[in-house]
Amino acid sequence: MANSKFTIGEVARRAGVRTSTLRFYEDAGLLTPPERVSGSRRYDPDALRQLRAIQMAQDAGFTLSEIKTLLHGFDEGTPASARWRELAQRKLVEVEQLIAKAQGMKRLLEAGLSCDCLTPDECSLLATWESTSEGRDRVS
Amino acid sequence: MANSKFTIGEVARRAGVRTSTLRFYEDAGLLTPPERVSGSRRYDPDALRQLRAIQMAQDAGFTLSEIKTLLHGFDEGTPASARWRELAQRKLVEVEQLIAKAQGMKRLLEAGLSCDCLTPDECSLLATWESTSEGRDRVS
DNA sequence: CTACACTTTCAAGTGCACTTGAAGTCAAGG
DNA sequence: CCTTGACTTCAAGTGCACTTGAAAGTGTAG
Repeated sequence: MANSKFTIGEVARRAGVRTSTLRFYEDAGLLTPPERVSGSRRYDPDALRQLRAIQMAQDAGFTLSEIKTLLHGFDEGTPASARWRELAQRKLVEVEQLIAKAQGMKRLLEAGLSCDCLTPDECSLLATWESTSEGRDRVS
Repeated sequence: MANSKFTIGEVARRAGVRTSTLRFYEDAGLLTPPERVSGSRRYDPDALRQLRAIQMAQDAGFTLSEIKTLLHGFDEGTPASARWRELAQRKLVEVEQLIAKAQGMKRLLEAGLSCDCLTPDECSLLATWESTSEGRDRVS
């Protein structure tokens, strides 16, 4: 029954991360510092949910510092939900650009695979690419 | 008419990169060291095409060291085209995974934007995400 | 008692793709 | 002659997300 608290190792195992990652997240202010039992961290199940939220946000493309802002960036006047929507909107645009770029990569690779002339530098791909992609800008 | 050679600054401007990037690429073995005129680099137009090839490969998702391998990884027994195809095949898989992941991010963000409960930690999104995404593995 | 697994801290290292800074060289223009 | 601007080298710094290592402490089993 019990209140079931976990050691850092257990949390790490359950979440599929390393213990060092958990300490790192704590230092970074992403994870609320857990209770201590003679020095050692004792996490309660909430920490697991907290961690999953972080992972979800990461999967959604947020950086750790953005996630930190999302988690407790209240103290800045704007309500949390407004911050979240704003960040999410910007991320959505970025993600859409990423998808477009990745699809470009895919086309390029497929084209390259059905062509033998990449090595000699002189290839129709270069022309194609120059006309479509044009500008220099790294997305991810 | 002339043979039109460019200084590092001109090449940088034309290619939309910094001069430091060009020196970095040269050090990294991606760009063949150009002619020198009293110390200064003089690039011929080929360098520009070489650079565009690098940029294209980067756009296709290759890392600089992979590009280096592609450019002159001949000296290893396997013919260049075989190496290229092998790398391209692997990259294609990676790119497809990236697209899938990015589309996941997009869905997640869109879901988040049409929902008010992310901040309170308790959100249906968490459940949805857990069932769909499941495992922990960073793609890009 | 001792071995062992697990924990703690803090500093430094990793990989990628560059960027920045310091200190110096060189040709052209006023 | 002197400044200006573009060039040179080399070392170190940046940002992200962690990881690794050293040295020490804790708790349980045999």
